Amino acid sequence: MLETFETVAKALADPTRIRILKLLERGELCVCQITAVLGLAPATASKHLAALKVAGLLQQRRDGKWVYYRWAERALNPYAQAFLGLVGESLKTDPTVTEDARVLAQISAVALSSLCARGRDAMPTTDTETMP
Amino acid sequence: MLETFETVAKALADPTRIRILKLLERGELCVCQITAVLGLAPATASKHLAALKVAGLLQQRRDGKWVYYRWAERALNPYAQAFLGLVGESLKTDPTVTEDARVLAQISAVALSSLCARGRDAMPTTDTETMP
DNA sequence: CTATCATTTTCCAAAATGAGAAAACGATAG
DNA sequence: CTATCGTTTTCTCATTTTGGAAAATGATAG
Repeated sequence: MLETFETVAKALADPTRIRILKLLERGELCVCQITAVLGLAPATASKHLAALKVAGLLQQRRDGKWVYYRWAERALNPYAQAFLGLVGESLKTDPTVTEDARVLAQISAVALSSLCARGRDAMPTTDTETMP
Repeated sequence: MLETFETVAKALADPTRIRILKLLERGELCVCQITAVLGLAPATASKHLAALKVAGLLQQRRDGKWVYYRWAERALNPYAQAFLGLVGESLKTDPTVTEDARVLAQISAVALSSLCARGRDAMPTTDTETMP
């Protein structure tokens, strides 16, 4: 129990992981989006996500080549939900967090097909594939 | 803000500090009592207590030679109260935490005058000073 | 099956953290 | 003032954590 509690607290004890949690507050994102927003090496992002998952704060979903992470719904870890609630209520006006949200909005809108390809629902636009 | 949040999370991200918080749940204790219950070197306990204080989770009170710590009442850190609430609701049946409470009860009752001398109200017993 | 792409794992160096001995500090008692 | 006692600060060492390059893995496209 103590160890379980400690694992969640440790998962929160890092600015990058806190930013990831806030980034995922509104819904799931794929790893490459998170990597792009935070400006991290893929390996780094992946490890932070793994830590959050092990702590029971996030869950994973695979869709083809892409892996999506989102807040854990039913916690394997009994403390995770409480901590997530706390994260949700905190840092609403934090400069870094709001800036991350802004960058995410840009990335989600503009670079959908060039970043991770296929955006959330592969909007069937006229240009199917741009290839010079 | 992010940094402030991180400081509190980091303070919780250590089993010894979690045990200290649970130990102080029912009221203040002096450093030597905490040291005795946890079996730590004084320097180690002192540093953990300092970390919890800096994070806004604990406050300090000096009484003569002794220093007492207790849960922070009005938080300098806006996140501290929420985290303390979470700690209060957690680990109620954790083996380590309950064992710590048991040891504390023993120490508080038996070794009052030999541990930190003068227990909570210096019960005016007949033996004022034992000196061979 | 092979090539390719997103993600994860492995490996390594740099930085942060935790523990205790010894010295420094603060306060009381004589 | 001096001695003593509880606590805090150095200082040092071992361990853990973090971040990224490179290699390994998983999955799709051809």
